[in-house]
Amino acid sequence: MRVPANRPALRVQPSGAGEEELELTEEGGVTDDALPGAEQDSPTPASRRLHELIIQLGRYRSLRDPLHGICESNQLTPTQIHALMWLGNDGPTHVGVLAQRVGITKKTITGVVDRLEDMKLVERTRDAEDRRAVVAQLTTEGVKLFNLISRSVDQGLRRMLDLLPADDQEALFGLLERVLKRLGGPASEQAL
Amino acid sequence: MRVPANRPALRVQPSGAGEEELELTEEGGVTDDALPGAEQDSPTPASRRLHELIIQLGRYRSLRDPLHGICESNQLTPTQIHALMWLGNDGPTHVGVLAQRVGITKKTITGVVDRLEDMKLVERTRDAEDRRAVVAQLTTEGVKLFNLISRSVDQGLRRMLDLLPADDQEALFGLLERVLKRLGGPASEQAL
DNA sequence: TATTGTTATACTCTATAACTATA
DNA sequence: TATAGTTATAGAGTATAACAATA
Repeated sequence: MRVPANRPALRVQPSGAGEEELELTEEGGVTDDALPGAEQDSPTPASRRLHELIIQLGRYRSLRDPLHGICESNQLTPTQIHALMWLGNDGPTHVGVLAQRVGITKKTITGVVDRLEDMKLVERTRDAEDRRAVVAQLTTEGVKLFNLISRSVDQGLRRMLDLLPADDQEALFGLLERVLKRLGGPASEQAL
Repeated sequence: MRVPANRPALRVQPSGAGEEELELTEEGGVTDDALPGAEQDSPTPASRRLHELIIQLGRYRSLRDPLHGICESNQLTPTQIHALMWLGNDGPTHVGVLAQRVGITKKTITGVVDRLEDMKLVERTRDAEDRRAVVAQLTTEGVKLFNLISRSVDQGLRRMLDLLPADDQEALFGLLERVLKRLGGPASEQAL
């Protein structure tokens, strides 16, 4: 599937205004042999449609690059930016919690915070209440950088929003707010 | 800003049903000293609103973890999954193009493809028309794995869609389609 | 000369396992 | 004993710079 064998994808341009099909996983009966348990349910029309849209959007680097540019222009890795963002948004945070926010293990966060500390962007202190725990927080310089990054992110979002008419923007906000409400609601036992 | 100094963020639970403010970058006049050029424009109400919503959503790992789980259950790194997805969707691809899709440099893609080739998931061949170029494509085993991953992604999307009523789903699709149309349209010179 | 990939080097990210300190 | 972080180790990702082959 999707391996025409004689038509290598050579251009980087989103395949937009040219050929328009995009089969994705259909006719994908190939691996329908006894899967190991948990994934025998197949895609719904809606999930497949969203999947296709996301792939299409992924072809436009202009939608993903902003973050990349922020990393480069500040000489920081994505993980470091990620950690700084959470520290800026949440204030002083246990490093273990920070690890979960960033999506890495406790062992890994140690090295990340080490390097941010070397750069004088973050400070470590002991939590007085639980002396096992270490609290990380932004330094003054770290806060400055956080504000700079925040503004860059905001500009990237602005460029995206500019692609939508005002009523679509409102629709998007309402939609995201309803998702948030659902997540915070009854089903929140499964969330983290 | 956002560094209360006496209220470390200790819990990982989304701050949802508790305190609800979330100032973000406001009062952030701190770094308003002569920025180096390109970023003196400040956030619009809409971009700030989207920014806040995204941060809120980011607190729910249940929305981000699916990918993580896919990586672990297949013993692959995020970059490797990413490369496999594009190869599955686009078919045989110049490794340079693949690098751009994944968002890494040509030097880096070499190592990534090396490891995928070691795992027998990808094959390299020379492009007959341009003998400088190397074409990467999935092996039979690679295609199988691609289908498996695709299905996992689909399930993650399905769980997200389940948080939205049907009319919101339709609204989302329409909205994304309009973004795509805009990107493919007149403004596409800036896109990639 | 310009372009496509690769090689070599160095640093960061990441997970696993073993360890220390505190609860 | 259980929990919060760190240390040590090893493999993968990443960029930079130098290089090879082709156009």
